[in-house]
Amino acid sequence: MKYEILADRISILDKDDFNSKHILECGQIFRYRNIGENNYILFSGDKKAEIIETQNGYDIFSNDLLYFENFFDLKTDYSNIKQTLSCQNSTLALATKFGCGIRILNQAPFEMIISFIISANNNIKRIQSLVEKLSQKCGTDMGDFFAFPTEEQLLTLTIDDLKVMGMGFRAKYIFNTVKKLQGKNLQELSSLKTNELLAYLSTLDGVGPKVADCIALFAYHKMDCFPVDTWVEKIYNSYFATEILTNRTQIRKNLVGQFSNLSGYAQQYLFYYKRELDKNHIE
DNA sequence: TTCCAGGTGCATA
DNA sequence: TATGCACATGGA
Repeated sequence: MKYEILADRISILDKDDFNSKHILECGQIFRYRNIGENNYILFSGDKKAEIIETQNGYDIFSNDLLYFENFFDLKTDYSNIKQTLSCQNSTLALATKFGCGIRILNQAPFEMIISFIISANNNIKRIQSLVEKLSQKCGTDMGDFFAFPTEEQLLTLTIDDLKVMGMGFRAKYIFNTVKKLQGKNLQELSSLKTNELLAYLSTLDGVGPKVADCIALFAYHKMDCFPVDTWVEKIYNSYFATEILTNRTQIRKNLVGQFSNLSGYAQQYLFYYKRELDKNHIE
């Protein structure tokens, strides 16, 4: 994909492998705002970027362009990935066409851990609202937005504080996990193999197999992960199953078996495809 | 009113 | 190892 880094922006010269709506609304990121048409503001940790659609692509404005070059995974060739997936499976052919501009973001590990603990048995709209509340409650005031809280900032909250915010039964998970992560270098985990990483993440309160997969995928770019939630279970049984399965461990095993090191990509194209069809009441 | 949402932890057999 | 249940909340 063609792009260049200018003084004040990254200029994306492509609309096939980069689409702001697909990237932000496919469920991998919770802090963003639509500011009209295909233009968005998004936040990661204490950083902000604006995506503005241009005639031939998009401009990404930020005061940390290198961070967002990596964040948007700009060096990866997605056209090859889509091609490979399309050839493997007819549903993927439709899904990669539908969400052609999706890219798997490289997000901040701590933010992903807390956000996906909040995601358990919750809906995306509510997750977004809770993550925003958490940032406003104890994140650093950056002037025009609030940064996602640091470990130290979250340590100041009690379980009751989190419950009042609306975290419900997840309040104690967040509290316990933040305490456990105190002083932990989360970047170091990126050197672990996928299975080792998942094993460590699963020791955190509120992190089971599905949430661990999401963290490994969206914070550590582990593409041999296939998070299986209620939507993926529906997708599997609609398009992939030879027999109906409800055991998510088994569903994951089958899907990773099929898509191997492209699992993370496949999962996200399918997730976006199915949810948008459902939203628009299309079978 | 009931069901559902990017599930997890825990008790029980 | 596998199954069943409770858990907060708000929108459809």
